[in-house]
Amino acid sequence: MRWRDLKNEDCSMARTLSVIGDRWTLMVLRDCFVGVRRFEQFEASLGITRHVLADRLKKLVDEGVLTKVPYGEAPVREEYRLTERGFDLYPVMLSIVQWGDRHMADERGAPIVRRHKTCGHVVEGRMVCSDCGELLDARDLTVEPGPGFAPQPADKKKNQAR
Amino acid sequence: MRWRDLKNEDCSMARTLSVIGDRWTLMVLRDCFVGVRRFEQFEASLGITRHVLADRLKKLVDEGVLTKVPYGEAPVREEYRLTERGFDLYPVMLSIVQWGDRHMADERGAPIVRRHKTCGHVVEGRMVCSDCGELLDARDLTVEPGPGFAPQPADKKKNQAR
DNA sequence: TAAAATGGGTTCCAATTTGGAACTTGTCAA
DNA sequence: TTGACAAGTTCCAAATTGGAACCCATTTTA
Repeated sequence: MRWRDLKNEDCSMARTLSVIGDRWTLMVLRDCFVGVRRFEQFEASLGITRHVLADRLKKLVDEGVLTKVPYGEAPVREEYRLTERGFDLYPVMLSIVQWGDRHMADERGAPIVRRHKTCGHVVEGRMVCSDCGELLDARDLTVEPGPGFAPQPADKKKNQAR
Repeated sequence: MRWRDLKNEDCSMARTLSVIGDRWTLMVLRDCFVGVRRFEQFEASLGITRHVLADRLKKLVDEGVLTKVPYGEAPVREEYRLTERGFDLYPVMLSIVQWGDRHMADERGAPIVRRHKTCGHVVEGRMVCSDCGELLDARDLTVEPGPGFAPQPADKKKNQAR
């Protein structure tokens, strides 16, 4: 199976990874969340090859995660901004960063911390249950088919290969 | 810059992606979280090439995300299990799946839903503030240097290239 | 007025990574 | 004694990435 066929799987993880699971894509999005918007800024910040950057930005625009917004006057240029769909990736970003803070930092601790304007404290994000509000533990969750569950039709696998 | 140099960046996102930001790695971990443990099961479930799978599993073991546990008697074989460090990736998995449920599902909805044993309901995970408990919004957070913040020494970039 | 800079790309080629399939190794069951 | 299993390796071709140079339409700068 080729990697890009992930988008056709009946799995939200696979489908999401077909959008953000590329080398560099999440790093581009990290930059977006700290305010980077222009091609050359991304290039300088990431040290990424220009044509790979162009490819990733285009893909994110195609997927509706970023939009191109015109700026400047005489030579009209365009910059990249998160859409609402892109903004919704924040929990993904935050949970990745927090894992790194906990497991990849040196003995001094996290290189960057986050302060919550609302309460004024340096905080972490916690995953809690939308119903009872308790801290979620993978061991307390069971999975079951949802409304979009599709028992594979006999010949579906073949069609996916397209 | 080459992609594997990400592990040397002073950024928890970059460091974490050097472990899980590979093509296929998060799909391998998805399988781990639903109980897949053996080489051939991963292969069948993912449709991934055997030597890429072997490479990813080895890397995850090297990074302490999975461990090899012996099983079986006469021909002793080994299976792969999540370590505590691996288990801590659950919020990452869940937030990725939830983005897919919201943005990549067809009109019918999520293919899979999760039920919280503790409260009995079909639930979602919500990112809330560890201090005040409010739902976290990226717009309400500011970043600042943390204890592990390192202002780049003049010649650091060169050394990183190693 | 000519030359250089700016921003956002493309194009080209070499080096790495994947994808696909076949081969290996140790042990047991038929 | 031949096959089957599980978990890998090895080999080669195809696709992706890294590095560097080139393009193009303005706008400064010399």
